[in-house]
Amino acid sequence: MPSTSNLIAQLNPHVSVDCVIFGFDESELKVLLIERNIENNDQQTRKFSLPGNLIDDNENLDTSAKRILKELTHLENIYLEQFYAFGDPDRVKNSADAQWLNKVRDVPNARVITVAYYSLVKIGDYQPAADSFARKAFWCPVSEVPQLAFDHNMIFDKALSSLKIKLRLQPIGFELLPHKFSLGQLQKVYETILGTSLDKRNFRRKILNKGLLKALEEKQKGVPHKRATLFEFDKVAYDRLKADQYYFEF
Amino acid sequence: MPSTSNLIAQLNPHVSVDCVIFGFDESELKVLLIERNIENNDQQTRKFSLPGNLIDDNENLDTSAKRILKELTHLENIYLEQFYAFGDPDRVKNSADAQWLNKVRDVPNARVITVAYYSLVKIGDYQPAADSFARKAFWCPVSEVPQLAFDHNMIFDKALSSLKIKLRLQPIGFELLPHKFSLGQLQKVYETILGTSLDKRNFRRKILNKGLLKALEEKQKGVPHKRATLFEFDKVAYDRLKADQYYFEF
DNA sequence: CATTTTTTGTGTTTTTTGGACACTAACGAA
DNA sequence: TTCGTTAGTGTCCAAAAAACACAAAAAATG
Repeated sequence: MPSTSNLIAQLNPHVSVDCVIFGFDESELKVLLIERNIENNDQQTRKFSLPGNLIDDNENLDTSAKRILKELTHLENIYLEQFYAFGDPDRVKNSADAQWLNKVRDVPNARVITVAYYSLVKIGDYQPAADSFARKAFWCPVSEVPQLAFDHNMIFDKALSSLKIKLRLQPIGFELLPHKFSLGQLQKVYETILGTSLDKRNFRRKILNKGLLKALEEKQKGVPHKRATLFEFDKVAYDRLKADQYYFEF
Repeated sequence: MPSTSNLIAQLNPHVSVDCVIFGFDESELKVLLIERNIENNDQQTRKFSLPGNLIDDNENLDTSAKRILKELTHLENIYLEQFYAFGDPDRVKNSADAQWLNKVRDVPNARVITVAYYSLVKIGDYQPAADSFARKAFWCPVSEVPQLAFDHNMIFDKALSSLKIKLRLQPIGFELLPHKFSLGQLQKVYETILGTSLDKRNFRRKILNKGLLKALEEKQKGVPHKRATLFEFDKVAYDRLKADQYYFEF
C-alpha cells in the first residue's frame, strides 16, 4: 500500500563493499590497510581504514568486490568470500569520520550498509608501492591493527574469525602462499591463523593424506638448510572430490 | 571527490531483510512461507515468498530481522542468524513479480539488496492460523518448497546449506525442539537436517559426552511405548565451555 | 674446510574417537 | 494378553589423532 512520498527514496541507504585482504609473509598474517589523506590532523581523525567503496548501479555484490580488489591491488582470480553485512544506522556517524566523508561523498551523512568480503592473496604477487594508488596502501600485521575508521575494527575481527572457521573446513591455506610452496610454509599458515602450534609429522601426514597436494620435482633454492620439496595445490583432485560431496575438515 | 548530482541518491538501492524460518514437526523440517494476495492469477505470478520486508530507518539489521520475525510469528528470543546478502541488480526485476511490487512499493522498480537471516523456532510454540496475519503464512516441508518470488529459492537453498554446516559446528539442534525434549527427538533433528541416518547408541553417547544436556526427572507422557527421559539444553555449561574457546563439532 | 645454524624429512606407539552391532523394558492400543 | 513401537544399554573393532627423536642437507662463518 504505497502511501509515503517518493522523496523517501532519497533517504535510502547507500550500499558499499569493504574488503579484508589477507596476506601472509615471513610467518606473519597481514591485512591490507588504506591510509587516507587527511588535511588537518589536529583532531582525532582516524587515518586508516579497510579498502572499500560504494557499489555501482547494475553491479552485483561479488562483481563489486572483485572490482574494488582489482582497483586496489591489480590482482584478479583471487579467493574472495562474502562473510557478513554490517548495517548499524550509526556505523558511519562517528564525528571522527565526518571530515573524510564530507570530502568523498555526495551525501556524507547518508546511512551506509556494507557487505564485507575477505580475500586471500599471495603476498609476493603484490607489494603495495607508495605511489601506486591514489590512496596509500600497506600491509599491517594482524596483531598490530590500529584503530580504524567507522566500524572497520569490528569488520576486521569478524573477518578473522570467519577465516579461522573456514580454514578448518576448506582447503584455502595455500591461497596465501606462492603457487609452489613447501609444507613448512603451509604449516606456518595453519599455525598462524589457528593460533596453535602443530606437530610437524602429524601435520604432514594429515595434509598429505587429503590427496590435494601434488609434489613437484623442484626443490627450494638458496636456503641455508636442507631444501624442501615444493608442492602445488591439486585443483583437479579437489574438484573431483567436491563433486562427490566431500568435506575437507582439517 | 563529489561530482555527481544529488539526484543520484534517488537511485540508491532499497535494503530489505528476508527470513528463512525453520521449524521441525513430526520428523520433518519445515519452512515458513507467505502466500501473497494476487488478484488476477491468470498470468504466472508466483504466489509464495519468504517473509521479509524493507528495513526501517534507524533500525539495524538484526533488529529488523527480529521485528519482522515477531510481526510474522509473535515469537521472541528466537535463534536468529544472518547468513548472506543477496544483491544482484536484477533480483527483483522478473516480470512475474511486477504486479505485486507495484502494489506494495513506492518505487516498485528500485533495486533491492536483501540481507538474509535464518531462524529456528520451536514449531509447537507457533501454529500459523489462517487469519492471524494480513498475509497468510504456513509451514511447508523443505522437500516441497514451490517456486518462490524473486530469488527466494536461491536464498532458501543457501539457508539450508548454511544450517547444515552450522548444525555440525554449534549446538543449535535443540532450538527446533520444545524446551524439554527426548534424545529420540533430537536425533531426528540431526538426521533430518544432515540427511543421514544415525546409529542410536552412538548418537546418544556422542551427544551426552558433550556435557551440554541436562537430564530431567520428568518423563514423556501419553506415548504408546516406553516413556523417554526428557532433557534440556544446559546453557550454563555451554557458556562455561565457550569462554574457554570450545568448539562444539558434532 | 670444519663448524654452526637451521630446517627438512621420516615411523612407531599410545590414546581417543567413531562405527557396527542386538536385545530387553515399558507403555498404549487393540 | 498380545501387538506395535520406541527407549535404553555395552562391547568390539577400526580409524584417526597425539606424543615423541634423530639424521640429512644446505648456507654462512671463521
